[in-house]
Amino acid sequence: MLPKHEATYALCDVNSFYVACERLFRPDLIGKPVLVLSNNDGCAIAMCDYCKSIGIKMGAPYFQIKPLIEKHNITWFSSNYGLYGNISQRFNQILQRFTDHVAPYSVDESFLLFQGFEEDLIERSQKLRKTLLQCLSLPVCIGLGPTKTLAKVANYYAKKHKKSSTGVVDLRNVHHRKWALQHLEVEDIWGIGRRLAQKLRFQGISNAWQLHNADYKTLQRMFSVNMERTILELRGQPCLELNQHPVAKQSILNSRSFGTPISNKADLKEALAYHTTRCCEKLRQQQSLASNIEVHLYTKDRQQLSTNLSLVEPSDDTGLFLQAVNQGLDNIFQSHQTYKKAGITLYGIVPSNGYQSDIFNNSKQRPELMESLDTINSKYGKDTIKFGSLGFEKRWAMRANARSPHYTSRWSDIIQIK
DNA sequence: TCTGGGGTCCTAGGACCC
DNA sequence: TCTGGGGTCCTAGGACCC
Repeated sequence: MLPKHEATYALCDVNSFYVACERLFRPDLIGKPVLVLSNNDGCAIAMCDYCKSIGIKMGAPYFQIKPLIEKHNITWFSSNYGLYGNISQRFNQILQRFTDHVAPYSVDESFLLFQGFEEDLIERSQKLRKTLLQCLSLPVCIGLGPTKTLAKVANYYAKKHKKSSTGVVDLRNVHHRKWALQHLEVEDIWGIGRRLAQKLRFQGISNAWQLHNADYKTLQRMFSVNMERTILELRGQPCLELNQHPVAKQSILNSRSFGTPISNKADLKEALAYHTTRCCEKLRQQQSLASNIEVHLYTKDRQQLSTNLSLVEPSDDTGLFLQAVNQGLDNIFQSHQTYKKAGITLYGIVPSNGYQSDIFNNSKQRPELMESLDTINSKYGKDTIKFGSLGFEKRWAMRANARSPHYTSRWSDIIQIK
């Protein structure tokens, strides 16, 4: 019997999230095979169970699986991140009805902390599943445990045995936990990737129970403090906090492969202006300023060219960054090359409130202009107002041959009922 | 021909300082 | 001519996550 007010972590994870989002507005696809491709329609990143069952692997390139897609009459989509982000927000709003402590972890999963509830937590989790299914048609699995790592383990089993587990697995009980850890391969533990798993196996540790029993001080010296934390968490000792309030990012990156490789400098300039615009939007959204910007180009023969520029003082003004980027492009552009991808990273990030601007710095910051830009674009759609250097032709744009409409973020795409 | 994009954290090693 | 030890900061690279 557990003490009634013991804190319990839950990991709530949507099954095939992108597929669920696509089906939400296409009920005709419920029960039919659906697959979602990465940016540029490059490879498979989400699929329903049927697609998995016929042997399509996560990350498989489109051209390889095309015959299977056609043979099995699979409906496929280009990724529509605007839609997925929007559904993700609604998902978290519903989670907040069930506890005050919700920490989004990624677009399709969140950690919850249950503390002080009289109600049985398995029942509470089942109610949560039912609500998500009713309100958003999102099927989820939930794992319960005394630490985040154990909640992850529980979730792994809930997903693996969707039918018999009825979507919720509880690992608060130490006996259940022992069995679960004994049957979990070491690389299936959260935080242990391929490389670490290989090294652990070399040490004779091949399942989670063996890691649970290992000497954490020794492994901390051999690997890192993260390994020590993982071991303690497997033992039920919390080392990782909930992180309810997302902290400002320390670097902001935007990059894309081109639909077709380009060698024209003007096209590169446009693409970089686009990425700069997106980065600065994210920067302002988290109320930060950045002082450094890195421009990267990737050539067709996999060379990476990059250059790093500093502003006179931290800023969030898209115009100032655009000037720096143009100079950066001049520094690294090679006219004989063909490029397949370009990107921008901002760093040297500080909070915008309380930043003391240098009164002798005469570079023009225009906070009012940026604010108006953001307000108008959030109301009327991305790039309604934009800097001229973004251009109009987008010869560099990525492939997205089967993107679903922007059902939740574009007036013209709202579903009409006749 | 065609294989994504966006992050975090940790460690080792070099530069530099006292 | 000889030359210790401790500390900080920065960066690159590796590992992980989704």
